[in-house]
Amino acid sequence: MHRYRTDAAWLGTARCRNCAIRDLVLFGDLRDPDFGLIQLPIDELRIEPGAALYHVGEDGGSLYTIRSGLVKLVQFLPDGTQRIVRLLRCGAVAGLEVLVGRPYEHTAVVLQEAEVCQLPRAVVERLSKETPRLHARLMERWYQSLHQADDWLTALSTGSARRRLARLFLKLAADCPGEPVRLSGREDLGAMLGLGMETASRTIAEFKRAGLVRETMPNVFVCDGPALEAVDREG
Amino acid sequence: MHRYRTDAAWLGTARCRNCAIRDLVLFGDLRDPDFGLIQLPIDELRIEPGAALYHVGEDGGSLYTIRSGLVKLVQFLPDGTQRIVRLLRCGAVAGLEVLVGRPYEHTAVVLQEAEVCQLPRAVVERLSKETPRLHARLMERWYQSLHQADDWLTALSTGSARRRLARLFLKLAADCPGEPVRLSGREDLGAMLGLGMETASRTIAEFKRAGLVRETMPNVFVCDGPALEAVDREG
DNA sequence: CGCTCTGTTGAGCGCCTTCAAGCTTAGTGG
DNA sequence: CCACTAAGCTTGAAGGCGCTCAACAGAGCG
Repeated sequence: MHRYRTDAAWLGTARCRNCAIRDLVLFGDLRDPDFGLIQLPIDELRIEPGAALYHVGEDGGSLYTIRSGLVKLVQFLPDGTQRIVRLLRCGAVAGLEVLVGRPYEHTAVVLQEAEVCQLPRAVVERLSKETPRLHARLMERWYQSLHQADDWLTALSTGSARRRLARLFLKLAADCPGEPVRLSGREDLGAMLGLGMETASRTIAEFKRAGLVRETMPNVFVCDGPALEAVDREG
Repeated sequence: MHRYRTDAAWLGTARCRNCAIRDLVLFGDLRDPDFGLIQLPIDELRIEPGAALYHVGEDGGSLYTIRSGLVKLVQFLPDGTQRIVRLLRCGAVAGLEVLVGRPYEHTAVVLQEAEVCQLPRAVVERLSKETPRLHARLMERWYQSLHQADDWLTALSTGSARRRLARLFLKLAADCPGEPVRLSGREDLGAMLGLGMETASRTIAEFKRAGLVRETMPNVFVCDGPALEAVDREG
């Protein structure tokens, strides 16, 4: 059973009123009086790749807003293998399940250095009771998670290795238009696509030979979008 | 592209105050004054197997509470093949996405004769604004959907055909303890497990030969729970 | 230099897919 | 009542794809 480190650097107490990405985050619709209801400090943390926000099964004290970086949500199978069920980027929320009194459903592991806001459960619950403005945002977050989960199943767990990989590249490229796609190792790649890591490696090698992607640095890829879409459509 | 019928029999206007499964449904926590806020009729429908509650991409006017029966949520791949992403039973809600202004994400098809309450979007939104009691229930429903989606991925889309099928039987058996498990054809079975229908058929045949399940009637199975759990654990 | 960790590549095998034929059952019309 | 049909299920055979085991290369680090 994997065990991830859980260290984090404290960046300060978040000042939500002046949040730089306020239109993206959970508290984006709050008005001035609402902020008075926040009576616990909201910590802002910087977390290194490899560290975990939380572990599956722990009793959830907080949810987390991802301000930057990349986080994977992992589930473990009885035999110890792991499956990545979702990726979280800027604006996403991890640990929504604590709002319905459940322990964490996944282990949340940082893949690319991340800044997160740690929102104590009590704060969100209090706000949720007092101001309806938060509800719409919360539902939006539930929806996004659910949508991504369904999408993950049909797009990344269906069809041949070639197609799954092509679809993954297209998805990641769409998330950060104009930027190269950054992955985090062949092992994780396999865990996302439901493939062995050797198969993931081989398929990437094949894509590189075919010119569908170029690995400019280790785990950094420039993609040929149209060509990848063709792979998704091929016989 | 599959096309499902969408006929339904009108059973009457739901009387939520006296709902027989009130502790299960979305409106379970409402108090007497809340019901005054429901100003549109809530239809109660009976729907035959094969008919659809709604189709993917349609603009959602309503969500649906399943009162009885079984409903599958289906997504279609570009090549026309379909993937079942979730099953809904008594107490579950279909079409939550309309609450965040999205068109339906799936096609919802009845597998076993179902009774459903059709909740106009406006009703739920109105109630959601006025009474916080609905919020907890709504979040609970979002959570259940998300939990099932994640579970579906790790349990039913990972590992060999034998293990997937064993896990499916265990899941369905857990949903209706004491009752035999009812499936709805080998084609759907494949679509749930991410397998071809021939493989689904073969694997079921193998299970029957091994005594893991007994098909007492077409598509009705009595399961040997412990033996199926052993399959899930085997090398 | 040796160690570890990650990624690559090879070889063999087993499972699943695909194509195809035959079977059962139910429905239809003679 | 029985042919005929159609749909769903089963089963066979062949082939390919991905898994597994394994060896090896390169990078980073002590």
